[in-house]
Amino acid sequence: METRIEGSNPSLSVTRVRFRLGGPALHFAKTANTMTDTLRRPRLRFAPSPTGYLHVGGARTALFNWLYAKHFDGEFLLRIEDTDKARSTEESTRAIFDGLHWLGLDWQGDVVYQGANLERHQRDARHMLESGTAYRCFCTQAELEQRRKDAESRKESFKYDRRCDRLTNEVIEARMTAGDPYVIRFRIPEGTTSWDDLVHDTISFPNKDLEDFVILRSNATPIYNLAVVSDDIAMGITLVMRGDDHISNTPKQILLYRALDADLPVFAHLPMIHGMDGKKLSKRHGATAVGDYQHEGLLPGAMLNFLALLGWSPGEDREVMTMDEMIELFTPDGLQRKAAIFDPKKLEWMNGQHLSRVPLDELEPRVTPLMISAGLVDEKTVADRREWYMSLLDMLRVRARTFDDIVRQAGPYFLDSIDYDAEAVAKNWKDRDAAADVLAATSDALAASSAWMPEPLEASLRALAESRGVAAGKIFQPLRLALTGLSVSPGIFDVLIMQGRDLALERIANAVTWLRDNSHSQV
RNA sequence: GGCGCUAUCGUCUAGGGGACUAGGACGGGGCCCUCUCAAGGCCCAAACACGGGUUCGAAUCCCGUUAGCGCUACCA
Repeated sequence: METRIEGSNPSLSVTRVRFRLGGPALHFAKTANTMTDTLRRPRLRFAPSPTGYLHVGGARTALFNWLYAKHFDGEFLLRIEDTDKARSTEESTRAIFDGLHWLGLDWQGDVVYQGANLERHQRDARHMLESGTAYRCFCTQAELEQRRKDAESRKESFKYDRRCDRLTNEVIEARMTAGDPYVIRFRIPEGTTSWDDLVHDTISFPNKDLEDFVILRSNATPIYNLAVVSDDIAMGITLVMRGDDHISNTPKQILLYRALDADLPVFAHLPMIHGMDGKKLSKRHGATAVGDYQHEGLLPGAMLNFLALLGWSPGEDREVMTMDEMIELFTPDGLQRKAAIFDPKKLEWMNGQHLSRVPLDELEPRVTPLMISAGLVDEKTVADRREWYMSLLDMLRVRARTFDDIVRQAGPYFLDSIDYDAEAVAKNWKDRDAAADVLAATSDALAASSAWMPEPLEASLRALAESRGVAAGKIFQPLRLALTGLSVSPGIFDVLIMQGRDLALERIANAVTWLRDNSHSQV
């Protein structure tokens, strides 16, 4: 970006012709043929380049392609664009698979590796050479660079001047025999290139603003636009849905489709996702890799739901949705043109929503590994006390926004001993002797309760509070601290029940001992 | 620089000429519930970028300006 050369290239102009046609049905009528075909059996693909992690923006693009395919009963394919060998890595490819798997964005058929299609790319380039829609260019990169600089110094914009298109056959033959390196350039025809974008309506580019771009490098490898078009044709892609940073590539690609005598797909250009400062989402905005969220313990359904709402709206103020609901509701009408800003706060809220709604059976297998690695449980405990364990999760998830919150809150129900939070002690056990006294009385009341059930336990404690002439909270808060070591927890009787009589009474006894031992070190 | 895309509360958005004193959600503030914290319920603050048109009437249509972003390679 910093190395951008001012005025170094031809400008591409887009003239947007807006026309809107009533509701959804008519919306598709404007390009009847391609559109109805697309609606019938759309074939879409997600085509990331393996040069980093699966980015949330990429995940959103994949999601929209996937949703579209599902909604319209089509196919969703995956292609890894690994033609840039210098930047592509296997780890990145791995990360893309992992991210997609985690999100549940499954694709059909085998993964297509673009690098494996080299021969076809070359064949297509050669075909264009033979049909006269492309030509050999012997200009070197250094020469081109020089001309660009010259143009810049004259404050002119640079566009390749087609000088090699005027070479005679004799010269071409001679230079080839001499072994001079050359690239293949596509010859931009006269006219205007336009298409009906699924999200932007009609976009059209005067061809004069396009440059005779390179399609095959001097080392005979394809340039992005050729590789994409060649592969999309070969894969039978009928709807190309991608980021709107590709809008300016689209006219070139359309010209390539024509030169290769192939049917055009429908194009849909999705808005970008930016960080809170309005700039392109990057590392400094915090977690941007899908894997980061996976490891933070987010629910994939929440991530997907949140991402879906960035650039798409189902209408009717719908927000929290399951995958099936999103598939049902997903149509291009709700697609947005404006770039969206990634708000981590809302993601967190969304996760909390999903956390309290997903079936427990779905939640449990995701949380348990974290519980185990936190040293709280082992698989045997989970299996032996499954019913108890599930209701504990159910109790904790209400006030959690992430899995980590659940794990953090789960300690008091498993650990042998607990630490007392200093702030909570200062607040609820301010007077140590009095606290010890209250807890001892509380313990007796609890122990004497007719049954270890919420109602009788509550009755006992409220009676205790009344007999001592204090508010119930004056009993509950010190007890909460004794039981959990914290000043916040689920309802105190739920805690009592989940811990069970023995553990609860032991906790209280430990607290009394602690208070007596520490009675001199008062605040 | 050139070309393009975009423009409704801080953020995600509803809105398709009169139903707009512009609706919902996140975040913020307040209240209720209440044993704490969440969750939940209720309430408040908060936006049509600006300027011209078209029209009886414009957030909605057109033009311009401004701003943000994108592209501008033998990267993808």
